[in-house]
Amino acid sequence: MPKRIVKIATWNINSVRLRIELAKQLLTNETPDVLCLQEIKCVDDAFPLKDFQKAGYEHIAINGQKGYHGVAIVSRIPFLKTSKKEFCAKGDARHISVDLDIPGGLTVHNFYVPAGGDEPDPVINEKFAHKLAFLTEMTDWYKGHKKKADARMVLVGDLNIAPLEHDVWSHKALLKIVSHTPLEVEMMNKLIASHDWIDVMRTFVDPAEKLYSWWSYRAKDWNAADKGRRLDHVWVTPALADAPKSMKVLREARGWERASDHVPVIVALAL
DNA sequence: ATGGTAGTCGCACTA
Repeated sequence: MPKRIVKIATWNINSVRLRIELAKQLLTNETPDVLCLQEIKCVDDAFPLKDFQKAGYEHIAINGQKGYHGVAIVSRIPFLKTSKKEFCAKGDARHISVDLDIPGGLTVHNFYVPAGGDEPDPVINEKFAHKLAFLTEMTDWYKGHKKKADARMVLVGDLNIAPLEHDVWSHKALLKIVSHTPLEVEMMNKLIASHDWIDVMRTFVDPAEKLYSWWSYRAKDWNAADKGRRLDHVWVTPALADAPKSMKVLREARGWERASDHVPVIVALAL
């Protein structure tokens, strides 16, 4: 059977209402089939549905929240099923998933993992404790998923952890900075092991090369300083090990007018 | 350099 290319993009948009024109531009330029958004920062009813529908993305799943967080999946491919899971019983909107209506099926999980505050100590920093608890719950959840060898799943999103030495501008300088602490990295590795996830971005870019998807708003010149981190991820299950055909980190998007601090990551899968 | 900037429920919180 001939394979079909399904292009999936993930982007922490940092307010979908403020950056709807940038999102439309992204869809026009990159033509993903599926766009996973994080930090939409609005309730479901305030999501700019019509803009996406007019752009040809008629299938939309939203897990919104007033003011903070919120995730959504907009797609040209219909959904067989959509679901969302609440983590840590906090009422936060940080996960949504869809089953795409394609031969063989594909489940797409879209996550926005808590950032974790500044202090990397769960005893004195409740936000860091929340982040760790969230990761534990994610890991336990995927352990609970039956490990079927033919399970076709993609996990994308802003996971707020840069696990590898060259996922940050300075490994040494960031060892005690939340997003790159050994504890978080260890927990992310356990999460990866929970379902034998494959880090798609790093199958295309050698781990010895720098690779970032986020640059702080606080830098004077983000491009010149280039103090980035790879906080955004695309993972696939082993059944899809041979599916990824290309991967692109849209660094130029960080230079757009009124840019998000994250840039889109786009992967093409042959399914 | 413990600041800096950005977005939202803006006079405070999240990132």
